[in-house]
Amino acid sequence: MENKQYCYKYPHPSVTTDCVIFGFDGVDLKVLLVERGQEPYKGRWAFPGGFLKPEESAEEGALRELKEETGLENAYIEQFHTYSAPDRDPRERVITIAYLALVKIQDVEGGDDAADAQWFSVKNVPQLAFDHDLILRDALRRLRERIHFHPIGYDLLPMKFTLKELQTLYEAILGIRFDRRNFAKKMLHLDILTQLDETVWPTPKREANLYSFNIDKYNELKQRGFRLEF
Amino acid sequence: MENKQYCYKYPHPSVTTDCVIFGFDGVDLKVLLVERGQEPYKGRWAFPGGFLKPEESAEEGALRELKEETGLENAYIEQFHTYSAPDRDPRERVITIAYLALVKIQDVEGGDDAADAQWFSVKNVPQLAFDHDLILRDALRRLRERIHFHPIGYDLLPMKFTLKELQTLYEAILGIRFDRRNFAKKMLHLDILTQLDETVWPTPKREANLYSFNIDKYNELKQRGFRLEF
DNA sequence: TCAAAAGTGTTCTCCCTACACCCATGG
DNA sequence: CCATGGGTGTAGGGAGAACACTTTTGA
Repeated sequence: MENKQYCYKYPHPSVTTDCVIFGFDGVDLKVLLVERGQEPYKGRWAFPGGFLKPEESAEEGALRELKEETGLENAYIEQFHTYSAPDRDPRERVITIAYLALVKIQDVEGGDDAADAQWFSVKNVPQLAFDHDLILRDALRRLRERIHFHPIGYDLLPMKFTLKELQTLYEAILGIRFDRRNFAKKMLHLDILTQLDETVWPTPKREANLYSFNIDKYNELKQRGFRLEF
Repeated sequence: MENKQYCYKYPHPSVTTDCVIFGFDGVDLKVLLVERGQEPYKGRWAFPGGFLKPEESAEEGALRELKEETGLENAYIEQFHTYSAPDRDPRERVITIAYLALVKIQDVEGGDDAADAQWFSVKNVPQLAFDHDLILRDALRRLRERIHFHPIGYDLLPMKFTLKELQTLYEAILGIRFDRRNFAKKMLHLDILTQLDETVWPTPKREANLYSFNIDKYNELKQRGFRLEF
């Protein structure tokens, strides 16, 4: 049997999905990269991704990639751009549909058996393979735009968290600092947080209230959108 | 020579670009559709689009489609989503990279020699071919989101226009009504409009000032973005 | 003289911002 | 008793929303 059995009248590009997977470790916004084991760009880091299967949509492909790399099935993903420069892959024409994913990093680290995968702080990402430097910039821009209209945090934080953790997440994503008191006021006015009875001792100095998201209000706001000034 | 000469080891999808072309006639937001001349969906209306050529990027393909359909070369285009459901085209697997374009409708009508193309008010679009109903909804949502962060109008309005025309454009896109005085204040404060010496008589009642965009400030704002509350 | 369209100004309110004070703990 | 971190309150400013008055013309 012929090795190349799928034939077309006109040239068809390969189509892949790539996943820019973001996580938050309590301090930095992180992104999951895999090291390429073969040419081209052998040894360089890149986003997890792969060819789209004939029977799956791009979103299903992205979810499949995400599961293969992190073991997670229910993470938030969002398509943000499709990259189609004819020479973006030196081997053949490859078009990639890029997704960003938000995951709870602590849910990944346990089941992470992909030895070649590693979390990098977004402030300290090496030069990437292909056009993935561009893809990362676009993913970050999309994430930062998103934060102005939609609540964020549910997909990136543990179930219970302190206001300080939430603020640190916002600061890590936007790269700016907020006034502690004004940030708390703003978040509490959004009415998507539930103050728990529990507390923790993030430092030995003083205990801090724990919060969780009021998921109904959270999703309502996520649907309807809102406007957040920063 | 073999009819199907491009062969691959794995199945490759076809990739197309579709253009959701928006225009404004002074009253309604319009979208340009073409009537399909063949099956599938013969007789239904659809967005202009076509196969991506091997040597062009998706953006180049979208610009090519736009030029073929409208004659325009310098319109604003923006990629907004890629549609990849495996069965979205009954013939074979087709992935489409969708763009929205903003054009000055009066620049098109002269050179529009595509007899099968027609402008439809977005309030009155027939059922479309393929998944183009979904694509239109997404394009409109993107356009409405965009308006909150970036100035709009330069690509859709004539060079000279009245404040009322600008307001009607915003109202047509967002589907809501504004207070005339507050809208004018807001726009003038953005500092992207230049009041011309000319006036027109849009109605026999009273003359109205003409404005044009201060394109430097306009592009600066377009680059930097801003936040517009509505 | 009245209706319609366009230009301009004022007030009120809310939210964002900047900033200060209190409390509890470990050293 | 003091430094550190966390919780809460207050005064000022700016921008949006609601709203009214004036001018000009044709009927």
